[in-house]
Amino acid sequence: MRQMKIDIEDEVLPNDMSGTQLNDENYEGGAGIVLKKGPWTSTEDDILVDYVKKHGEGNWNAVQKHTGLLRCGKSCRLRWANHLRPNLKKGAFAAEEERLTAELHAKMGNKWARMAAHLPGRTDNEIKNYWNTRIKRRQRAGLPLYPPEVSLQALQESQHSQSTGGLNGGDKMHPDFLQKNSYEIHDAIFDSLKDNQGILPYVHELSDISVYGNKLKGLDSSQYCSFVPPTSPKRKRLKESTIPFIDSCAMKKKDLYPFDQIQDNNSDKIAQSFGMQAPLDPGLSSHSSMCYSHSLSNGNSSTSKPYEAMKLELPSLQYPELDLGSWGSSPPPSLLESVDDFLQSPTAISTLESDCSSPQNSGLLDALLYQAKTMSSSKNHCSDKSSNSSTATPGDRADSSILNVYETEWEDYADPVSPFGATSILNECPALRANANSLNGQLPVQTLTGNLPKLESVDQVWTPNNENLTLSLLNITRPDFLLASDWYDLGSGHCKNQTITTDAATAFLGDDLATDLKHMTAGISKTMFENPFQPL
DNA sequence: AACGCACCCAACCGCGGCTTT
DNA sequence: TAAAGCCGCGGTTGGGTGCGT
Repeated sequence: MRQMKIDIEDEVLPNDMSGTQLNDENYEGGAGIVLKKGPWTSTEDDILVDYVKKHGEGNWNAVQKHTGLLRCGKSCRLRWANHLRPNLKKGAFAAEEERLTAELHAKMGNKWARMAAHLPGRTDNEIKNYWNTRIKRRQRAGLPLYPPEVSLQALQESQHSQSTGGLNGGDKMHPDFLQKNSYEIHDAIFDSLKDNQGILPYVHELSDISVYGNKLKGLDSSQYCSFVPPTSPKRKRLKESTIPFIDSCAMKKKDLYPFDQIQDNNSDKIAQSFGMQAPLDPGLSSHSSMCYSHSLSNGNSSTSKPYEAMKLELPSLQYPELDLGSWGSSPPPSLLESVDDFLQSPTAISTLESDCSSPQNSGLLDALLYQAKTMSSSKNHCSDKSSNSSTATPGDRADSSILNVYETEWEDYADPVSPFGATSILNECPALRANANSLNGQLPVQTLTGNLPKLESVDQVWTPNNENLTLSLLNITRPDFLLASDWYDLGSGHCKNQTITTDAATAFLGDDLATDLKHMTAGISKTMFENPFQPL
């Protein structure tokens, strides 16, 4: 009540009034002054500006002491930085600022302060607010999070990093290169993944696997740097990477349904992370998150109902700006749904459940370990899901979902306006176009109607003679890309980073489990990449 | 006009890192 | 070396506003 009274009175003390001179009503207990919260008044602003003019920025806690301003130092700093600081831009973001923001976010992730350094006159808070609203807006509109040019740039840089990564073996890279080179897209991806740990527990701390692997093996820095966060050389905010959603044992109240909070922003980002730049269906990523919410919160497999519910929540009038991502009339299933299906498999469920009670909730490696352990004890699941999709029955959920992925992706490629549509990419990137000649004229545009592409075309595409670039073009747009592509050499058919995973895993898990892990990841990769259009 | 809803954004909160004592 | 204080960052919240019904 006293706080409210202060707010209402909106009294600001004279500049020279020290805290000890305040009326007793402004004290809380013996020593603590009741500091004001809420909106700043112009008088308070004047006092703060005056103080900063005299004393400069910093030492914010002294503001209250010197001016009697009933604001904590934090609040003063925030007010100054976000509103009172000179040369601040106000108003809507210009087109160039929007573009730059998207580009920076693609590179940095949610590093608002760093982004603000590249946007003169804009504050981190402003950028953050802008981005969050932008995410929601674009998600509602069914637009990709990043503009096509940013997506393309990310793709090209990723391609470049993949193609050159192996050539830098052992070379020490300049820190600037670690910060600014093309590998940053990986960081963005992994930032997003970390952001989405609640959605995909299995990708949790993916970067750490690489880091561990490199530390253990002394691998070349190119591999290492591809996963090094560009912002902080050391681990920051451990909680972000050590509290996956599944850690329900340590759940806070609001974590009971973590996806409710993150579905808007992060599900789209996870799709972005997987290369799904263009949306499949407005709100579909949210649907995916909802699926996770259902499947992971109660352990039941229920994908259809949330999907329907979400569709109902998003009437067609919410698709106003389909200038970039016009999609087929029948929305294909989400990639995440496929993953969801996989996670909802008995194996995955048991994994999740066991993970919940496990003291090891440290990330993908653990998840894979549990997965491997479970799979090793139930080979049927393993073979069904990872290496034997050709024998799957139509009723097999996992395989049908994988098939859905293929359909989805071909629609993606066939979509002339999709940022990752084959046409747009090939038109904009001559190198890719040259490598994708075998694709020309064979794009299964038929899939826009929801049908499968012709298998003979697919066979041609996926012959062993195809270049990695073409395959990479495809695999980067795959949901499993992050889970598998970096471990699987598409040209040779081997796990190119097998030594990383195997050795790192061996070091951590022991030979048996590491072998299971290797087989599992290889199996998934092999199936995905060698039989991408395997008929059911 | 009233109501509900969604959006926007300023401000707060909690945490971790750095510096000082 | 440890503790305390300060600062900055990122996530979240809540109030104001506009729009549609």
